[in-house]
Order: sequence, then structure tokens, then C-alpha cells
Amino acid sequence: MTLEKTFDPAAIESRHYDEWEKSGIFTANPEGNGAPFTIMMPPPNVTGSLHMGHALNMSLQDILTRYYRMKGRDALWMPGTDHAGIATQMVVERQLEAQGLNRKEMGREKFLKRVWDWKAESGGTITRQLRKLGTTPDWSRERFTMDEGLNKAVLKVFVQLYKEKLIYRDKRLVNWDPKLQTAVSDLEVESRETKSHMWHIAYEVEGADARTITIATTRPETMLGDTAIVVNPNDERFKDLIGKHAIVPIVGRIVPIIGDDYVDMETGTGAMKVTPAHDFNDFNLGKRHDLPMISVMDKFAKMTGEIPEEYLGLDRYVARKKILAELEQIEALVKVDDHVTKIPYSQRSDAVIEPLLTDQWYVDAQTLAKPAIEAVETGKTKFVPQQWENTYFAWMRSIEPWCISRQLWWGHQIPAWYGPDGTIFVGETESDVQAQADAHYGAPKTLTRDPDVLDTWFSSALWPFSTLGWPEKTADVAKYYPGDVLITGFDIIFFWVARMMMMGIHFMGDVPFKTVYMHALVRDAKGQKMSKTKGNVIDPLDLTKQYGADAVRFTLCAMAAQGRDIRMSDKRVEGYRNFATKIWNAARYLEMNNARPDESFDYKTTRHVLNQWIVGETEKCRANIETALGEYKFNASADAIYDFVWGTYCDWYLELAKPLMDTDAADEIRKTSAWVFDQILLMLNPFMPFITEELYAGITNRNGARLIAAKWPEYPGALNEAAAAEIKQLQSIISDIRSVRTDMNVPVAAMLNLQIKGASAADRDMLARHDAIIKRMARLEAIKVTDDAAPKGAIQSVVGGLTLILPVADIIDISKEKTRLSKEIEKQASELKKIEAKLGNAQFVANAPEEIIAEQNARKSEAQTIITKLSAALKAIGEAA
RNA sequence: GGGUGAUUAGCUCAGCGGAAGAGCAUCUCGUUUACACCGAGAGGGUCGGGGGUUCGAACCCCUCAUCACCCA
Repeated sequence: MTLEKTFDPAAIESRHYDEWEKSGIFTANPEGNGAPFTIMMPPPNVTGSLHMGHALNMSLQDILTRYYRMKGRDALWMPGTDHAGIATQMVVERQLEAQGLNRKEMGREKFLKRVWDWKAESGGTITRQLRKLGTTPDWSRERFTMDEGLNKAVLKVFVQLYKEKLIYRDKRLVNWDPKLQTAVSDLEVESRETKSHMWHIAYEVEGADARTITIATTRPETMLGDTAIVVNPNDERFKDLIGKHAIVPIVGRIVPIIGDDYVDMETGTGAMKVTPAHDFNDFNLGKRHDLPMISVMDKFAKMTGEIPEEYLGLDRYVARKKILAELEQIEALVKVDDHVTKIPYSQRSDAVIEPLLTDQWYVDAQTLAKPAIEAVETGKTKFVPQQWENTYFAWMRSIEPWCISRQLWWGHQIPAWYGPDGTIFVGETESDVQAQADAHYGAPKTLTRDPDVLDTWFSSALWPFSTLGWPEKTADVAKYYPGDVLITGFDIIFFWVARMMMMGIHFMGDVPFKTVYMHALVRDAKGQKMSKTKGNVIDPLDLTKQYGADAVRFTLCAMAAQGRDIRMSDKRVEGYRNFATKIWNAARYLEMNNARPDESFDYKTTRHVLNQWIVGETEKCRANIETALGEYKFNASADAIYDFVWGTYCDWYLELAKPLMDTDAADEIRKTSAWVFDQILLMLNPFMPFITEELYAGITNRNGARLIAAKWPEYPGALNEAAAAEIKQLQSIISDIRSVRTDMNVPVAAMLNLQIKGASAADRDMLARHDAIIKRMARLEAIKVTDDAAPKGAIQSVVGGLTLILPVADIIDISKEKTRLSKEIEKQASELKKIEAKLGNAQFVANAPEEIIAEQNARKSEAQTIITKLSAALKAIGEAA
């Protein structure tokens, strides 16, 4: 085949993907004897479409999966999607709304059918998009959090935890979303600073003539539910009032004045009202002091309960105004301060959350957290970067009961039924529950199932084992639990990582994964969070179309430095698209030169030093990639291969080899260059799967073998330090001449005669071997090794022990050369001064390791050599002028 | 208020105890048959400020400042 001049990613991507998928290589093999490499894909929301965060997350997982698969591990990358309770239900409800329908009228059954229909229709969006990125999870095992097997796991877990009394029903305050009509997790509540007021309200003290106590509040409307006044027991201003009673204005309720050092004497007036049914802090106070809890709002955040009639049914903010007006009228409103307060908003609906006293199901998270904390403390599970452990610990150590019930329809319906008297029966099946109830009542009674569903994260907490077929004792469970690594964003460390830890340890007796790699957030080029409202969202698929999936993947990998956010910009992607093109053109070059992989080639038997060197560099590259990936330093792995391919193989090896293509070294050069290129394809494949696969088949006949199924390479005995040193010297000579030529404005076309002074026998050998190369690379007519004096009008430089002399009599600008030499001497002199100071320091010589001292000595003599030689050159040029 | 991270070349970022690095951008030169999505070369930094530890600090410790995020 003949390769096109420019690489066109779109032309090849889809074709390779289909072939990979059909080949069955993505499929894990529990019967096989490869050691497992398990990685659980964070299941994307079934309603969603691929965004940059997914692209990063998935690219990194795919790189690891492909890498370990090549290394011979039995890789299982478990894919799937999450039913995302609230989000999905909202999407479908919005669709209904557009058609003038609503779920209540429709009924639960019909509504759920509708959601399933929608899921069937668009639930595959993200998995299709993942294929475009070239990711290789085991699609044959793809799961959905609400499919049959996972349902079983959820039921089993719920029932068992209930029996163990780790799940219970309780009446507590929850974050109530009055718009969505459901409880939401405190993690889904976002508090926003809002300009408001602090209202100071005077309450009459019972039985104390004309004495009042003034409290400060940001929520006057809740005073209708006050059940106490609280002050700090050490507060001299109020000490004597503790034990007395106050009268709540408007409602006239008589409430105790209590002392609790929770109260900060500095804020507000130092006295607070206590409304346990509408504020989390007050709730805790109420529990501590056994106060009554009076709800004064309903599920729509409208006023209700035992309050003056004119307030019944008012919206909370309307009620606030009315109360303030009334307080003013009765002269109880003492003062109004401007105040910035934090108002809780529901992330889902944007409604202001109302803490509400309701019956909900809870998991005793505190108990489950203990072993989960310990697992990280003892290193059974490690976080990378490690500092995330602190975040994990902080949250886990002060964990609250986990409210798992949601007043939704889409999700796992709670397997609890209520008898006529409210007795709770929990079981995996309805018949089991009925049997329990019959036994309890001694007669058949009608049971009502709890209409609520479980928090979505309840089922995702089971993901690392439910996807493997648990509670069945499957071969997958036996082989692939626990997983090796979880790759996810830090934003779901509480939602998901922590909960998988708790559930995994409790039900499987072992942690769900040994390592948790936390990647950063993908931001826009200015460092702003991407959001639809800001309109700065970059669509990874657009980028893929424009630059190719390989470039997008490589960019994300190269930017995935630990602990720092990623600023995504087209420029970077463009740069890595250019990298792909560079590789493509290197392949074309090989093709033109008839350099094809040769099966009989043995890298250990190369004879030409250039080949020995590049073979050694190939090994160094391999080692760098392995070390980096082993430490999850994705950016370093990308840098290693990029540097090797562009900076070493293309810029140096291929160029140095060109002058040899008409010598008897040509055959070995062809074979070596093709071999190294093959190694590049192997090592780059996990990062850039498409172009490497294409070229793998493109450069030679592989009899249908695919790169994706190739083995990760090893090159024992490839390092050759002597060759490396020789080529390094060669590079220095060439670079130095090039640099001097440009500095001195020597025209590119001028072919100069190089004179080299001070060459040892080994140098002479080396120079003779590379004569053709140096001439071509440095644009020279001839190279003469002699210790004769430099001719007049020559420019000079020093490389190692060699003095390079370029006679350019007719071109040279003598004063310019003088300046250049002086500058260089000056630079070296100041270096020398620093080194001498160091070596002259007795403490340094006494304390520094030997090799450092040797290094400094070497640097010292090198600087001295350069100064001596260049000074001589400077003197000579002065005499010439 | 508590915590975490960041502050290094014009920009975006690596490096995290022993000679300041990359990519992009800038400047110069270049149609040498792989590649102008390219090549060769150059300029550009008292590594946020101030203390300290060390023979030696961009890197460790303390402190301050600014920014970002998380939790109250």
C-alpha cells in the first residue's frame, strides 16, 4: 500500500473499532490463566452524553486496560450505565410536560414503562460515543444498575442490612426539595451566599414584667414552630433567664429558655430561637434537650400545622413578609441588620431546600464506615494522589446516617411492606413478606408496599461486585474481585468511592479496589469550569472529529498530571494531532526507503553504533513508560513516548541514518529503523490505538494479526552505554557547529571545511566513522583532524576536549566573532567560579556524596578547558585583525 | 471559621534536595525528495514575598500574600 501524505483519522477510526470489537479481544476470560486486571468503569448516567470529564476518565482507563492486556493480564474493564434516579425521571417528566401530561395522572406503571422506553431509545448514546474514543471495555458484560442481576443484589443487600439492623426507618430532618417532592442527599445540596437580613425579634419573658429577650434569626417564618430559646450558659447577659420561659410572638406559645454552649455569644444577639423541625442545628439541639418538634410547613413549603389561621397555606416567603409586618406592628421587631447568609439550593431543581421532618429509610453509615476507614489507614486501599485520603477520612469520620429513600418512581423500589397497623415487613419477595405478615398477624392481612425507591448511589455502591454476578457465586466474582484500580473524579469520592468501600467490605469481606486514582477536573482554556450555562463546554466528540480520537486521548493523557486541573484547549490537541502526522510521515519515509520489519532481525546483534544506540534508547523509552504508568503518572508516560518518537527517533536517528543509506550499513539501518518503528507502534498503541493499528498493518503484511492483540515488548540486553556516549558526542559536535553557524550568520549554502584540534585516538576513530554524517548534518565540505594552528579568520568552539575550527575567512565578521567568544568565555568563567566556590567549601567536600563531588570536578575541568581554548582563539583572532 | 491544592519562560504546564525543562507563542534562517500539521537555530526565568533547616533548596519546615476548590 501507499500511505497518503497526511494522516486522516476519520478515514480509519470506525473500521478498526468494529474489527477490534468483533475479534473478541475486549472480553475477559475467567477460565484463562492470565492474572486478572480488573477495572470498574464508573457507570455514566444513562441519560447523559459524553463530556470532557468522561473523555478523560475513559481515556485513562483504556490506556491502562490496553497496556495490561498487552502485558498478558486477563483484563476486565467492566462497563455499564447508571439509572440516575432523579436525573432520568426529570428528563422523562419534562417530555411528558411538553405533551401536556404528568406522571401522577399517568400512574406509576405506565410512567415507568415510559422511562424504560426512553432508556431503550437513548440509553446507548454514551456507549456509542465511547466506541468513538476507541475504548475497549468488555461490552459483552455490560450492565445497567436496574437490570435483573443488579436488582437481585440490591434486594439482597437491603434485606440483609435490615436484618442486621444497619438499615432502619426513622423520623429525622431531611433536605426536602419542595419542587421535586423528594428527599435529597446533603451532598446534592449546594449552599449559596445570599444577601439577606438578620432580624432581631423581642420575645416577652413570661412572668417578668416588661422584660424581653431578643433573638436574631435569618428565617423569621419558622418562628411559628419555635419550641425554645437558647443562650450560652456562660453569657452574663442571659444567665438568669435560663429556666424561665418566653412567649413566642404571634403564636403565643410558651417555650423554655435553655442554656447550651453551642451558642456563640458573639453572633447576633447571643440568643437564638430553636425550631427543631426546620433547621439541622436546631434539630440536634432539640434532641439534646428533648424539645418538641413542631412542623409548620408542608411538602410544598407552605405554612401548615398549629399556627394562626391566616398563615395556613401561605408560601414560606409570603409568610415571612406577613410575619415581619405583624412583628413590626406589635413592636417586636427590634432591629434589621444586613446579613450575608448561606441558602441551601437543590442541585437538581434549583429550588430552595426546606429541612423537613419526615419518615425515611436510613443506613447506619457510621458502623459501615469503620472498617472502610481502617482499610485506607492500613493501606489495603491506596489513594493516588495520596492527599485525597484526608478528604476521605474527614468525611468518613464524621459521617451521618445515610438517607436512602427517595420519593421517586424511577429506581429500585424499597422491598418493605406495611401492615394495616403500620408494622414493617422486609423481604426479597412479596410472598416471603406475606408469609412473615401472616405469621405475625395470625391471619392474612393486606399489605401495602413502600412506594419509595432507593437512592441511586445505593445500587452503584454495589457496582464492583453486583456487576460480576453477585449474589450468585460466579467465576467472575471469584476471579475479578477485588478490582485493581478505580479511576474516577474527586467529586464523587463521597457519593460513590466511600460507599463502595463500605458495601464492598461488608458484603465481600474485602476492599473493592486496591488503588483509587483521582483525576482532576477538565476546565476550559481559561481555567473555568465547563458548564452549559456559561457556554464554554468543549464537546470531546467535536474535538475527535476535528483532530482524531488518538490526538484527543493523547492530549488528555499528557495533561493528566497528578493533583492539578486540566485546562483543555484546541492548541494542545492540535499539537498532538501534529504528533500523529509526524508518526505517519515517519512511516511514509520508511516505506519509501524500503525499510520493512524483518522477522529475522535481532536487536542484540546490531553492529553499527547508530543502531546499537537507538536500540538502547528504545529500551529506555519502554522503561520510562512502564515506570510512569506503574505510578499513575500518565503525563510522564505520554511525555516519554512523545519525546522518544519525535525528539530521538525522528529528529536524530532517522536523520543520522540518511547519509548511510548508500553505504554497506544501509541494510542494517533499514532493518533497525523498521524494527524501532514497530516498537513505537507497540508502545504507543495504548495511547493512540487507531493510527498505530493502521500503520501496523500498513507497513508490512501481518497475516491478519492485529496490534491490539500484540504483546507488550521487553528488550533485555538492549542498553549500550558506550554507543549512547558516542552518539551523544556526535550530536554535540553537530549541534555545536549548527549553532555557531547561525550565530555567525554563515549562509546555509556555504559548505565549510572543518578542522578539529585536540582529538584523541578514540576521537579520531569516532570522527572517521561518522565523517559522512557530520559533513551532511553540519553542512561541511571536508573534515580535517589536525593539531595545526587555526587559519586566520576562523570561528572556533569547544565540544568536550575537541576544538572545532571553521575557516570562514571571507564571510567572517571579526568583531562579531570576538564578541561571541568573549561572551562564551565569560559565561564559562562565571560557571567556573561557582563550581570552584563549591569545591573550595570544606563542608561540601566533607558531606556531599562522592559522585556529586566527582561530577563537580568534571564540570570544573570542562569549564577550564573551554576557557583556555576559547581564550587562545580570541587571542589569535585579535592578532589576525 | 476548618481543610486541600496552586503560585516556575509571554501563555499552558512538567520537575519536587545536588548544573532551571517541555509544548505553544516570539525572532532568524531554510522549497537539502518522510513531514511547512515540517526542519535548523536563537531569545526569554533572583522558580509569589520573607524567614529557617542543610555543605547545598524551585524542591523540606515556618510565615505572609494572592487565586481555586472542598467542608462548616
